[in-house]
Amino acid sequence: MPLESVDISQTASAASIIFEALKKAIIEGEIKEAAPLRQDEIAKMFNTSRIPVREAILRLEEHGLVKSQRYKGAVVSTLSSKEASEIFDFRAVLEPHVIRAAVQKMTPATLAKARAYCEAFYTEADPMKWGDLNRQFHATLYNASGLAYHLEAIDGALNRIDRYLRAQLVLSDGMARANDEHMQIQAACERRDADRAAELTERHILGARDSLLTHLSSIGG
Amino acid sequence: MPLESVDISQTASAASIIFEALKKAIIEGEIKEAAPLRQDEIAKMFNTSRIPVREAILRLEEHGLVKSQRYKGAVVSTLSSKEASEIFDFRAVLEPHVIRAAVQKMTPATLAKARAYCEAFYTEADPMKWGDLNRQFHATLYNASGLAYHLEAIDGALNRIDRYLRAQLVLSDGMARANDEHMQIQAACERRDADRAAELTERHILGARDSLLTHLSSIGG
DNA sequence: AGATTGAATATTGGATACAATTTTGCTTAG
DNA sequence: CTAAGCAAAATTGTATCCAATATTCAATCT
Repeated sequence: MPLESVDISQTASAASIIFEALKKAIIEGEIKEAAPLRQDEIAKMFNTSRIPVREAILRLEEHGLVKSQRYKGAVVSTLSSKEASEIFDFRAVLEPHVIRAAVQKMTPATLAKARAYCEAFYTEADPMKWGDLNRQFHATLYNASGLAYHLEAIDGALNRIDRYLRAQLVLSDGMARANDEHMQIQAACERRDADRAAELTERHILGARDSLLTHLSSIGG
Repeated sequence: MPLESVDISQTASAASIIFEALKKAIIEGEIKEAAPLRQDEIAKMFNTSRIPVREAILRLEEHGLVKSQRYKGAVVSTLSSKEASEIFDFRAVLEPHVIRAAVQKMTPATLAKARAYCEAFYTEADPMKWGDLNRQFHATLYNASGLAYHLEAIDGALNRIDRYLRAQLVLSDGMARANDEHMQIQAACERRDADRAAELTERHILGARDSLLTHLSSIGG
């Protein structure tokens, strides 16, 4: 009998571990905008030298999550409301295209998984988890497209505005409206109505953008 | 009298210099697909240690230009025709959107500069320069949009398929057709016909994609 | 001959040490 | 008391060295 082929997923490099940890912390806003990233400090947190820390920070910079100046170090990137708005527009161009391509390829398993995330989003009480469930719902549908490059671009865009998305969800009726729209998108996918799914997706994104922008300007952005 | 504000562009770090050099070499195909990047070898070329080389390679990896495995090193990313096709589609979604937004904002200077690139593209005899002139023509028009995030995404996509674009231009009538289409796009922008400019841009991209794909399949891709 | 093992070599990942530059904080002249 | 200037500390960028892993290749066995 053949031996169990144990998938020894070779332990990731220290640099990768630090990169993922910092990325998560920045995306979720645990490290605030404009906060400096001190190499020594981070190295001590992970019990490593500064070398892997530097590599992690470089990778973050290529993703636009931090901005660094020679001999001055890296700070978490800030995002003006204008820049955030442009990223919403970027998504509003790409995501309808992707879901249109995805609808024909969604399997029953895809739709079941998306429905599960949709319902989890609806029933989840903890606002901290809304952001993840929201992204997982959309990603499940988009993944069916098989458009890896598009998906990566969308993911990068979402990472840049993740904290704004979370903020938007907890606004007055942000969560309720998002949930309504999710259910409509899910329904359109289930009846294989690609045009409608694309239209709803575009409105979903542009609506979130407008809701966020009016809020930001009302509080003195 | 105020001192001449000499823009002391502080000398870039070694890592940045190496990054830019490798990026250019990979994009232009000087380093071929799947070729390994040996840290020691590159370090000697630039008379540095391996540290800045590693940082440069990491940045390349974040841009998808190389793929590296732990303890095995980095190789130049390969691109299947399917992946290349997806990137053309990605551009075909974004670029029409960007030029539509740009048309209203193009100044006479913008249009003059674009026209100059367009004509230079037409008159240039050296095929090695066609790729750059092509990109500069389009970039000049797109820049007027002010959509920095979109422009960056388009630039990244172009970098991934740059060598395929060059190959497509030197195909039978690739150059002639590209030139025709450029002149039409330029004309549409000058009469501020955003819809037409967007339509032409989409066709320009999808036409190049199809031309390339039929060529690749004909030579046994 | 072909496959297998194991040492030697090559290559990458990370730690430590040093150089270049910025930032801080004290001192002092006005 | 404030501003300028300089020394000290802090911080980043790079070089050198060691550790971990992969690759090569000769020796051996079937």
